[in-house]
Amino acid sequence: MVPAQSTQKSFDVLRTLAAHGAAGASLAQIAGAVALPKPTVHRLLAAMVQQGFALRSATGRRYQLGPEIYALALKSQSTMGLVEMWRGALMRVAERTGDSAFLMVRSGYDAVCLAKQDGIVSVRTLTGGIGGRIPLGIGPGSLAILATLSEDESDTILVHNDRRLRMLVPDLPESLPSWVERIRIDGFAQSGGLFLAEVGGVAVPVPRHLGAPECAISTATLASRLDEVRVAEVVAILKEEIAAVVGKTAG
Amino acid sequence: MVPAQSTQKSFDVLRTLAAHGAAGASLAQIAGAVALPKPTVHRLLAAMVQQGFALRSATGRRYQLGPEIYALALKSQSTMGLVEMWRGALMRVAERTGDSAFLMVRSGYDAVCLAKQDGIVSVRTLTGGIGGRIPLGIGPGSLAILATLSEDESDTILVHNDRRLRMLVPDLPESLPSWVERIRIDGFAQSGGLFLAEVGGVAVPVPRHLGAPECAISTATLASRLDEVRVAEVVAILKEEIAAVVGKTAG
DNA sequence: AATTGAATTCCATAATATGGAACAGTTGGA
DNA sequence: TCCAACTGTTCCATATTATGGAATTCAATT
Repeated sequence: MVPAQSTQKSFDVLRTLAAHGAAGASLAQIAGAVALPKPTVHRLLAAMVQQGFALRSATGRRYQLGPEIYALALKSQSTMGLVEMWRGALMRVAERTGDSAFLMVRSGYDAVCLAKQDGIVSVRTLTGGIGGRIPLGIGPGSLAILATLSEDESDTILVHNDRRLRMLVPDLPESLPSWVERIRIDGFAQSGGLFLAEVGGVAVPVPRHLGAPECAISTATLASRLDEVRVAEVVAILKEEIAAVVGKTAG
Repeated sequence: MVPAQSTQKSFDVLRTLAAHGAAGASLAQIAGAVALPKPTVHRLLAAMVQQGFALRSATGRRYQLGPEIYALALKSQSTMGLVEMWRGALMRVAERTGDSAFLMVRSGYDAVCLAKQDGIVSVRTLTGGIGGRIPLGIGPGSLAILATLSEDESDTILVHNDRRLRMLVPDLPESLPSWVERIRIDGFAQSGGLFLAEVGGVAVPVPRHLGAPECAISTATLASRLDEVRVAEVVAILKEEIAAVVGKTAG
């Protein structure tokens, strides 16, 4: 049994609002996105507007995220600390590799991009920049995060995400779990060119850290730049920069 | 009847987590703060952790805000835009008055501080800096926001907040509604020295703007600096800077 | 004025949340 | 090492809340 279902529904609505950004979304769009009947979503939105978690446009026909989310985030010191902690590493990675560097962190069943630093080249990625998200299971950062989890946990997540992943990538390989296992052994993940053919990237998981959410540092660049030799180079750089940050923190 | 009650409960829990910041809060503390039995809160927290809205410490005995909140906030373009829009005005107000300047915005039944710019003096305020909040009904910024609302709406809010306000200020005057009405006429609010005797401030409401949440610009300084003449000066500066921003936007 | 599509309200029903009580796990003191 | 006190966790019969199909209202478009 899934607990707190109505809570989950509100959270889904929030994510839908976030996905629609500045343009906002209509009641019908939101209801469609979260697969719930309109009256139900209407009720949830009413409560969310009242609480400041959602805003309605003057016409009343579009909803977007309300100020409460932002206000709470300002108090989210652990996450802001994480971003702060990795900013320098991202800058150095971008500098040294010339590619874009990302801080990816697990949030529920997704990986989200908390920070990004462009290098010389900037490519359109799966995740789509700061605040972007992708189900755990596809993309190098996302796979690297799975590799930081126990086998049990990552398998559970992959099962849970199966439907969503297949929506994004129809010909998803069956062997994702063993792929993740491979990453645990190798210590890095590499994009399989499954989704965007021209774009490639690598990621290195950040060693689990007391209480902090699971995260990874990843890069994205043109696939053509990423031959075997270069992958090894970039991975080495990532490992170096991660070690520097972890060492500094652990003291 | 209040709709979506369980949703509201999760939101209350989120706010409690935010209030406890980096130190986090225990299950018992949270349950106490939201006035719900432990099993109920436990269930909500479990769901929130799973979804990334909350984090548990390694020991499992402390909860804090999860990365999801931050990730959503990164997509909260309307609010980030608001902060962006007013940053310059805050800087000029702080510069010209020497006091601290605040962007306060309505979020549900509270006023929250989205941005702050210190002047020469920095005083401890009711709200407590960026991300801080206070129930609508006390403090100049908060009162100014009420004045942007219809009389009906502000009265409803005052009734709703009555208990919370009396907790903060035992000798709350009965005449708050007429006080708000006064602010509507005068075009500014002034701290009544109700709460922190040594601290004073003024606020000017921002004219209602299509779809944007209700907000106000306020200042805080030592009460001793705030005689009648000075209040008029500061109010004039606030009105000027607000007009400049509104003109630029509407223009 | 008529038509379409969206938003909103209603309310009997179904499903979920509730929370007291019992249990388990942890901490700190003797 | 054991015990006491406290915090967190699980259980489950009950009560409360959410649900969503259908009907209605509202707004925009032709």
